[in-house]
Amino acid sequence: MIKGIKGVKDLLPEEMPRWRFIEETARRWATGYGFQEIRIPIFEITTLFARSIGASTDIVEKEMYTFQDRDGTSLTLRPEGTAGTVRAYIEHNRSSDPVPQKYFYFGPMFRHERPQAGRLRQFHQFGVESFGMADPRADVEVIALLWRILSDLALPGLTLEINNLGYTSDRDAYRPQLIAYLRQQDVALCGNCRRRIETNPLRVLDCKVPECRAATEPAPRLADSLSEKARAYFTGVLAGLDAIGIPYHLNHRLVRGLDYYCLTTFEVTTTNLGAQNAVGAGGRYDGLVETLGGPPTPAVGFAVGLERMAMMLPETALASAPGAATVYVAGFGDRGSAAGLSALEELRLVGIRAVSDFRSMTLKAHLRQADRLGCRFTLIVGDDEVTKGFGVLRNMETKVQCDVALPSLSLHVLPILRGS
RNA sequence: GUGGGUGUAGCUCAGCUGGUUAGAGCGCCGGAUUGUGGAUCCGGAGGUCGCGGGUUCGAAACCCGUCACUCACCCCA
Repeated sequence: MIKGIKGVKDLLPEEMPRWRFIEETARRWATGYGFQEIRIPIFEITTLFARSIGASTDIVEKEMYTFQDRDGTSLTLRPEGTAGTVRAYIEHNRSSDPVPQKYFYFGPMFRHERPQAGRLRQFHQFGVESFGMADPRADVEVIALLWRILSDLALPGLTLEINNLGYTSDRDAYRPQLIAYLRQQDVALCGNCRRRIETNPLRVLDCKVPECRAATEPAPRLADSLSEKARAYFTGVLAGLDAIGIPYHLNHRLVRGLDYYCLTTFEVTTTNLGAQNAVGAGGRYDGLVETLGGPPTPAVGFAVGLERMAMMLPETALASAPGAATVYVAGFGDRGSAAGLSALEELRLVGIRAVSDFRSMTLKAHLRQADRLGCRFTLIVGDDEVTKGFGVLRNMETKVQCDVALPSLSLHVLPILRGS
């Protein structure tokens, strides 16, 4: 038996109502906030991701699905959506359009990690990117959108954490202080963090190992090294969140795994997801567009994991299941089967949802199917009905039956369906 | 990449210290009702016991290997 790839899941029909509900909620809110949908490729030139996400990040170092095109070009299945969106923004000269550009997207992302609860190799994200506004209100807008979507879905146990990473120059000033401190604490840190002192010292602050947390508690704080401008910006963001009633927690340890973030970073976590507690996250990335060859363009965005939202979505949040097929056509016997097929098509042509089970040879079997499928009506067409020229339309709930002329069938069925 | 757990029917799972034809519930198909569904009763189909090797008179069970799934570390959505 050929099986699916590890960490890649099928979404079966039973799960679709929940997914549709999530997607429609996200799309509705995003549209309401003035974002426009964009669809970009799921694979790109490898260097796009290496340059934007950061060469020394885990994603680029060991999690990308990279392969060679036939001409030898290195291509990669996208591990996240921002890089491609920025590429498209630059490539189509979007910056020359007058208004701020705000996009949202849905789609699969790919990371070669060991699967576990809430973590897959192909997973799906909804994300937004807001280009062109270096104003705290743009950050607030994006965070508000994220919070409103998650709240509207009634996802339980949510916390919004937020931090200020400052400008690149702020981090450059801070990094030597932190490294100096971490070197003193060397022995108290886990092996991973000891390595990170050189590669990515800020990440040490975000380590979950208790010993590392304790060791870094007295460490110099990035907040103390921030420039006045960065502080003022962050104050503006927090004031905006306060003004529109978005609850947040400051977390000075919050460091995101992608290199392009600056100033505002945020993450929404939950207590209901097992070990993977992040539902969505994002931040400001003012330098990225320029890094990828575009004009200097401030930008801010976020992404949420659809699987993680789906896992948390309470059953009660789901609207009632979409209506089942309304008319079951029970055609049986030599002539009845043939007439049934015609009747089925005729109903469908006028927009009536109609189904049948072609295996069923007896009326009893047909009615059982109709019942199981939750059909409200069954059209009975056996040989007798064909002879008379009238089918029997049975209301499955009331058991009331009436004859309907088989020629011009839909004309007779439609009023009965409307009247029920 | 590193650990732990689990693999028996379509699904959820029994199966004792190894013992002869491997079970249940649900689901599926059919019958009771030769053209009228849901309930009930009766019957039926469906299994290389994850795979390979070993121990044994005998293995679903014990041993070794392997694969898959899963949870966790790491990291992240």
